Amino acid sequence: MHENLVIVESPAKAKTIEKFLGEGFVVTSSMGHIRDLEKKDFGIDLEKNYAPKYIVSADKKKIVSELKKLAKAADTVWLASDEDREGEAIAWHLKEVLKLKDEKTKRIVFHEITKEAITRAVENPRDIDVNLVNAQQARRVLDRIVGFEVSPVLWKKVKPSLSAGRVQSVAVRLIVEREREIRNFKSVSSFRVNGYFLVPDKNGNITELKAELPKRFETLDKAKAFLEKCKTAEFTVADVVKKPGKRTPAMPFTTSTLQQEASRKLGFSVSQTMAVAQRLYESGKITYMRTDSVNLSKLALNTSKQKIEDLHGEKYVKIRKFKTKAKGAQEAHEAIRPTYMENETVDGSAQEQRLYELIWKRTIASQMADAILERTNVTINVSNASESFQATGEVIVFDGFLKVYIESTDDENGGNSNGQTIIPPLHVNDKLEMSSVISTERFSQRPARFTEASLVKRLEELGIGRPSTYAPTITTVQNRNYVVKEERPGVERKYSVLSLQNGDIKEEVKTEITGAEKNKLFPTDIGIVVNDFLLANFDQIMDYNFTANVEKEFDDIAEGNKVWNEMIDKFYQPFHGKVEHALENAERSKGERILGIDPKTGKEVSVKIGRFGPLAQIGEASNEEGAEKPQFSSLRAGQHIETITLEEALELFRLPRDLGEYEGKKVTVAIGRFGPYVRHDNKFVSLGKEDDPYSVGSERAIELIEAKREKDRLAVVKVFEEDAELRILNGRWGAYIKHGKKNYKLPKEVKEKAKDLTFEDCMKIIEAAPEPKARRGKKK
DNA sequence: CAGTGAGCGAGCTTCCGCTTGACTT
Repeated sequence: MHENLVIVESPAKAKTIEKFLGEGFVVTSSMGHIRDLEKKDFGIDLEKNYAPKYIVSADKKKIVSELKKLAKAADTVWLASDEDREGEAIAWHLKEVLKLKDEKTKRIVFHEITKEAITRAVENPRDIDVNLVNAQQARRVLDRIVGFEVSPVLWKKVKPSLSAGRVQSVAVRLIVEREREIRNFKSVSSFRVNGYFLVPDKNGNITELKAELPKRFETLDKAKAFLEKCKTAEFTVADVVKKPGKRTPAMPFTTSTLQQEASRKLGFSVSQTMAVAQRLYESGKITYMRTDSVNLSKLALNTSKQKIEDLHGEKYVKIRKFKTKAKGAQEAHEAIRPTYMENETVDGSAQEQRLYELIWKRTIASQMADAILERTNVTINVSNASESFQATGEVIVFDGFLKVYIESTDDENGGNSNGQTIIPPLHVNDKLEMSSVISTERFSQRPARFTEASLVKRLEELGIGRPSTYAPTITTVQNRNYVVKEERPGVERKYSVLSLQNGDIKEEVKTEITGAEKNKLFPTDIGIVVNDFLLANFDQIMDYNFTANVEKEFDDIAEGNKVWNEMIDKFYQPFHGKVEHALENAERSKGERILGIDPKTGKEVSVKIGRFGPLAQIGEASNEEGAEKPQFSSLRAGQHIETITLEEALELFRLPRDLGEYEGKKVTVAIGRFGPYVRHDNKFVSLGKEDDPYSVGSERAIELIEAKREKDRLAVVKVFEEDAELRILNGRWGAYIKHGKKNYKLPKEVKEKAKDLTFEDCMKIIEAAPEPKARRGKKK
């Protein structure tokens, strides 16, 4: 018996709110949406003005029936889902599915979970905003139309099981285009010049002052000419300018900024960050982690102020209100912050502690004073040259928020140095003693590849995707194999260094590694082919502004200035025409590239996507009787359709190499998934590190075959007369059973005594073995 | 694990946004 039932979206929230509301209120959760468009069909009735066909999803049946029971027993049902488009729709679906009567239903909203905010919400109920619900329906229907009409085009024209969508396809486009920018980037080198001068500091000790020439020389000769001048030059301080500066703390965390900082500072993947944050949220340590709001509750501001005063004193406090810049932010929640600002640390796993600490510091810092700096610029003239050196120093006069938190950047040169550079006391007209002048060749930087987190950042800037979908989107494009997160080695690059010291100019050539990547996103061949196909046929949905444009229309619907199915119709008519057009006219897209002519056969060499991935091919398939079939070879790891050269492709066809016969059976060498191997009598032997598959001889091959045989012989622990397929072998982790092609683990107790196992024992173990794990993604 | 690349056809794949578990290793 309860008078009031409150339904929120998340169970953790329900628990907290129940405490605030007290007697007479039961608080429960819907676990997000309870209904969605029918999935096995299109789910939209095109004949009936795009009427959505909603069904309660299988995993929500139980929740819905429980909610029905609770709603029946209550006098008033309070629909307290989030205050945004999706939340409004959840409230509406609940009202429909639970068949709630108007007079017993109230809609309330709050964006902070504090007693005050909730009491105020209960005192100010309203009705469901039908316009906002319709805006959500338009969003939902549009996404279904795009996804379920374009994906099947890909199945027909590119490869089965592929997918396209308003969000994921644009995410892939960003990666593909960045990769092409990088590929087309021409690095230009120039010569940077640093001068080092000996100067007494304020205690009279000699220190080295580093200064840089703002101008860079285009060539080695020009740099050398400048150094020549420096040999005899006099160096004079021409100007000393001191300027005050300040730094301001970053805004509190949203989902996207949390993902970026956790990636840079803790090395977390985007989904890892969300999983850890979820645990902190569920245990009541932080506020909700899927948010685009930078707002902090009054309570949070007050407790932060108290904490800063306790730790660092009053002058470190500066209460600030932040405004969201992100496009299309819906601000249904607070920023991500600790629930209790007084807790600097929490219990939990190491990851939870580190993420919590990051959140705590960022939140506290956002309410702290600016850092006050003093920047010093010194200009040093060169008597016989028009160029002058600049030395810059930065001293922190008051640290302010820097005491607790420094935001990191994506800058690859690892900027973000907070080290102070102190300039010794200098005066205009001071003569400086030069200790050295060094000119280093530097190269212009290509654009940076995306990390998971920097891709999220870009998507957010474009207003594409929502806090709840950033991590799943990043996972989807990788699961579809459009994008891979990889490590790739860099290449060596030579650069020149000129140094003037003790009146001598030395010239050196040094090498550095450049372009090495770790945990960066690369497009795959299939990702590139799909992207180009979609751009050619569906430019509208691939437009970076498509989401922003439709969002404007959704806003119009939400304000009651547009009718949702009319908006959808305007989109659908031309869009569906493009789908039909593509189905009829677009050629099958295999990303084929012709590399040139094979000098041996005179036939064309090409690369394309085949049934099993990218391949190289010599000659063309022909329907003519008795025509020669083309030769095929899979591309190797690290080779790509867009970048492979004719020479590299031809190299692939040098394998498998025939090495003649051994014991009446053919010996061949090839490269497989696990590297180069020798094949003989259907057995495979890996080549050693020192062996080259292109030149290895038959003698060495036979040696390897024999060595493998010997090893296999030693590995056999026991064979059985009853079944030739059954053997006990010794593997990397000790004895195990091999039956046909399957392997079975031995229980620990018998591992040592595997020799004593009988045929019956083995069969028992095989029968008792658990079924191999089901493949992911298939349900029941 | 170590290949495959014909062609046909049945039956399947697919979106974005709200939410948590229920599963292994």
